Amino acid sequence: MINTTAQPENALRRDVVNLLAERGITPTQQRILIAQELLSKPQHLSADQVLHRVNNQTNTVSKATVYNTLGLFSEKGLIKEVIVDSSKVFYDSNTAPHHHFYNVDSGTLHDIECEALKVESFPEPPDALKIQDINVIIRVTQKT
Amino acid sequence: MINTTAQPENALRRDVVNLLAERGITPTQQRILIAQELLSKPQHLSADQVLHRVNNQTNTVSKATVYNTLGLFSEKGLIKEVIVDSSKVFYDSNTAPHHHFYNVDSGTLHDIECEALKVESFPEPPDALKIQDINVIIRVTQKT
DNA sequence: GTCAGTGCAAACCCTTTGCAGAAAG
DNA sequence: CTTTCTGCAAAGGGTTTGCACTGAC
Repeated sequence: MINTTAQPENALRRDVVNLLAERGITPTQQRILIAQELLSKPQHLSADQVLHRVNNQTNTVSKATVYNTLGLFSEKGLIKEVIVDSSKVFYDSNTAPHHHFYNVDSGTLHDIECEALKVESFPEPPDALKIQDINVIIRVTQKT
Repeated sequence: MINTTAQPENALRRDVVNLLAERGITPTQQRILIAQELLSKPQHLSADQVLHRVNNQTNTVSKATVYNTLGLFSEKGLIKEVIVDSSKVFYDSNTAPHHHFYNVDSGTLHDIECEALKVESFPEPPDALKIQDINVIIRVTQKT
């Protein structure tokens, strides 16, 4: 994620370009637009939301490019896929280990900081497998 | 889930019919077949797997009916949806609270008993929402 | 006989892919 | 200039839907 505190637009763009370069990602116009939109603050967006936000500005980015770019960013560790809903993937600009509240009514995610929730102990993975990721999702609803 | 320990085929069927009736589900032939397949032991099956297993026997159940039935069972609390993969839903015959190892290479799930893993503490849900479910998924891969 | 459940095929939605044209270095 | 990226439109895979037929009670 990028520090955007009181930074002018062009500084943000420069930061994004550097960030992409650091990860070996060619900073094309479309990728820069998507990165600016998604990485400017902690948030959880679906591919479709990214598509619409990016295309609200003048420039236009195709659906395929949004999907390709999100896949690339996530592969390069710039963002994280969050799987909580069977019908779509969310992309999280916060790549630090943390967990989520998922509001099943509104379809929105809220971070739970890593320190706020501790997974106390867990068994060894079967068959000598390696742990890739530990993920806690607390599904919440409107109180009835 | 059903206790199937050394029970003859027809006893299993009777149990399934009772189980469905208890939850107010009309025990049709297709639903009984699906319930027998899925509830006979702790397991995690996708809709497609259920479809194929059920249709390996003589009787035939359509894809739509499998989806409708799994949705109904899950709504009635007979099974639980497990969302770990963005491309399909798994249905779990174990409805007791528990967690999962998800092998991302093979696409298979393994239960983690509730007592084996403790979520120590967590913050209050935002906006006075009610907790529906706490879900821990540990993604594992082949050791490189 | 009535109402709920089923089968089929088509629709749907999100995501991926193939390929020709455009942009990056 | 060469290679990589983009856009478009079409394909893909899982899931849902509409509607006539069948089965449950």
